[in-house]
Amino acid sequence: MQPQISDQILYSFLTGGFSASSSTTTTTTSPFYPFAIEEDTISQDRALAALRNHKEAERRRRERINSHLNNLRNLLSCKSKTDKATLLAKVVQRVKELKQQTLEISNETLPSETDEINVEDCSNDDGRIIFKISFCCEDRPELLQDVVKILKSLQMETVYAEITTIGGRTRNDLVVVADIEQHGVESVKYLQNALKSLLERSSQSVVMRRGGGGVERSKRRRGVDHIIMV
Amino acid sequence: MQPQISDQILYSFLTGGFSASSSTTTTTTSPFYPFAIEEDTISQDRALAALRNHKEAERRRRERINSHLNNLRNLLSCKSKTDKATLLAKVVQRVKELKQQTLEISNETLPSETDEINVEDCSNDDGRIIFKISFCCEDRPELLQDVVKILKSLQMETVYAEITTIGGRTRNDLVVVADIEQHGVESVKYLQNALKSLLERSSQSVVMRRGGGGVERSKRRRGVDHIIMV
DNA sequence: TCCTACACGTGAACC
DNA sequence: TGGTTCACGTGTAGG
Repeated sequence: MQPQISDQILYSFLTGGFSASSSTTTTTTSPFYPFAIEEDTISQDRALAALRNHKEAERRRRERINSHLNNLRNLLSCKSKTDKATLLAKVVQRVKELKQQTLEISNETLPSETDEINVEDCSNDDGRIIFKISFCCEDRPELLQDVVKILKSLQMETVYAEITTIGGRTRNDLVVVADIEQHGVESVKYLQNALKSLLERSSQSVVMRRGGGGVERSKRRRGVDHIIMV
Repeated sequence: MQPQISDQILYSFLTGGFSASSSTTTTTTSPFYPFAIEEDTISQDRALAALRNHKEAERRRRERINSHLNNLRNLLSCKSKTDKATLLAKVVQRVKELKQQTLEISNETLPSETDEINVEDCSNDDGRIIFKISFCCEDRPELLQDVVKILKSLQMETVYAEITTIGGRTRNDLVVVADIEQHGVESVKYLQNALKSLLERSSQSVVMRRGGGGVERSKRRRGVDHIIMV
């Protein structure tokens, strides 16, 4: 049932016993012993040395691991008393959070591959209508002016705008406000339709540019432009 | 030097030996033994049970820790072979990176408490001057219009703008371009001076508002506005 | 007294 | 073979 115990005892007698009489003395006091015994002491000596190496290597390994754990304790500003399992659980949670965070930042700021329009009514009841507009499309120089024209024609004021352009595509997040007297529930539809035609114009201009036309603007299509305006 | 070895042997004989004859049988076969011996077997029984509990608790603890480590392996998409120390080192590095990242995001997007202006010449040699403008100041409704006026008067075009407003303070990051023919090295100075007077106007308007004047705009001072425009 | 968490030394498996 | 990593059971300290 527990065979390792007897082995362990035997082993302890063998190594532990000889360890008590010090491995350095065995070789110096052994010349008068028969050859077989001397060989034994030598092999035991080696085994003992191996065991000592093993022991110390294992200690170093533990130290390495624990030092990393302490680093994590500091990074998460945990008390030094928090036990390993709980600490690691917190680390797992933290890494998940941070990964999620950066993922969200990417999703919320980078243009999507497909054209998209989203208009959300975020009005509160203070007499103003608030729309959060978000759309992704091919970039073109006149895009912003066209957006401004649309909003002006609808008598909407931009209070926040975030525009990110990368690889020829652009993402625009706008917050616009309007007086409630000049707008009804149908304003969202107007806005969406206007933006839809805007995006179609962008697509067409891309087709034209890629078909054969000018190569100008190619410089602006490198890297990331990220612009915020009120 | 190694006192624990002899103890260990003794302990192994005591617990291991009796464990071989099964703890369940000792109580049933012991009624004919003297009282003292029976008490011994009972206490040994208990010690044995304690040892078993201890052993299993330790196993559960190891499982808990290792399960968290495996979670981390998956989160960092490490191979299952990566050893604990290396894995933890990578975790430490990753957490540091992510912390740094979020810190930078905060520093680069949130308005500072003090008014600041920074104009950086990022021109490349393609016939256009490029300025990266960044300034933090008190927010006011006309601020953007004033900025636009300044840039227009200097015949500069905004190609990127990122504006974040929180707690009544605003941070503006702009990238503006201008033709090299219309501008010399002194343009930076013009720009800086114009922005400086802009910020002074913002400060004055705040003093006025806070002194006694209108309470309007108080709603806009809650939460975060983050706007990007091209 | 029991429970919990840790460090330790050791056997085993893998290069 | 030696070096390295892991799991295991145990001793031990603190609650």
